[in-house]
Amino acid sequence: MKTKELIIQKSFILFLQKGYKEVSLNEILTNCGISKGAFYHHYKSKDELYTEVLNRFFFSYFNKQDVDYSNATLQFKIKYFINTFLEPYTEISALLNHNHLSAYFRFLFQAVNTYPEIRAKVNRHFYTKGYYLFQIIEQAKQNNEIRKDVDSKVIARQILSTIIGVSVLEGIYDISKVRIRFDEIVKEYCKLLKA
Amino acid sequence: MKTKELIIQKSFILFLQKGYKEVSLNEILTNCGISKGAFYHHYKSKDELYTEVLNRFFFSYFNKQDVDYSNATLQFKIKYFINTFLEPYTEISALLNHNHLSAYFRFLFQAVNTYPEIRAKVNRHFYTKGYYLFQIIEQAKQNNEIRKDVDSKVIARQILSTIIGVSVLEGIYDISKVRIRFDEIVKEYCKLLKA
DNA sequence: ATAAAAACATACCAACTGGTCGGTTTTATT
DNA sequence: AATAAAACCGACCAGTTGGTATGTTTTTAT
Repeated sequence: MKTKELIIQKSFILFLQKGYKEVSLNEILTNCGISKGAFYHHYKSKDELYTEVLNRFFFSYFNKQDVDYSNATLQFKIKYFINTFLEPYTEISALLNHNHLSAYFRFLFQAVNTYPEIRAKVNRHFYTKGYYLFQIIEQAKQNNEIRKDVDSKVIARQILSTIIGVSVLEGIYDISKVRIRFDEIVKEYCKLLKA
Repeated sequence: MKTKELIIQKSFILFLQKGYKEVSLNEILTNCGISKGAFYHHYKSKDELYTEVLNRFFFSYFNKQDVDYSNATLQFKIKYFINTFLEPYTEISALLNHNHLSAYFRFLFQAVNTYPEIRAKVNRHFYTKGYYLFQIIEQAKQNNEIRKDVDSKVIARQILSTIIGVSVLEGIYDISKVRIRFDEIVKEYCKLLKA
């Protein structure tokens, strides 16, 4: 692997494990088996590396497009939606060899807190996700799949909140529970929504 | 204010704003207007201070007992439950002069990530909260307030997840939206649950 | 083969880190 | 007033921090 790529990969793991300030340059160097000269040949500063790591990994998970499953059931669509949410979780827990997600959340909130643009991006991302959910609920209404006396916007927002909530609530301790909880809740929630 | 109390108060704000490692001892000292000698007279180390801060503030929000409102409606009980959740949010956003909660979440996940006991405590806390919700849902079932063909455990878990999810989803950007979203969702959700 | 550039190594730097220590001032007790 | 203890000060410490400067090796292009 090219040195620059090696640095960004290894440092991503370190930043995930310990947070930006807690990871020293020397730690990155020994982890990559390179010298300071090599590092500063590729990156201007530790800070530049950090922003590159964020741009590369942080948003890679955010760019996955939602697929159009117009003729599937609502339950199926929601489950598929959740799957795109779960992907990064499994990737990251494999990377860290953890069975929880709290390191990932720390990383995420550290980034959000450090750069206002990232906070804005995260916000926009969730807004888009919410809008997608709104659409599939409106569709389900039109198909007489679910009752019509509910506010699609609010329902969409609750589903999104639930997904994030479960991720935090269960993910903080045991990632294997996340999917189980999702399945239970989606099943029960669709029962409530049924026409 | 006594010096020891001053230190813990000021450093709490600093840790919230920037995270443990990002706050230097000198920063704490100048913020308190004291000398190094004074600091080390009261605390053995920066680390000891940090754990004291966590014990004092982090869990103060977690110790609020849920009240027994046996003869109130489910919607009222949930709203009251949410209120106890919101209290720390308003306190902290006032303390930081922020209209968002991402600093608080960073602080929380940093703590969870640093000390395994804290992760366990947080987990236990949420479990207790979930059990309380389970109970009020069972009550509502017995009062014929809500339909009986739903799994109380799952519903309880969804409500808790939703609350956490909304806190993250809206709180990350605009804390004033949190309460509004809660009200919308609770109203709609209770409609779905109605017998 | 040669020149140019990219990649890398290492000694070094000032600034800062958390922490120590001997001494001084303030407070409380008798 | 005398004494002891608590509170506080600030110079100092060794180690670490991110970053630089200079030189060497390797790769690439001609």
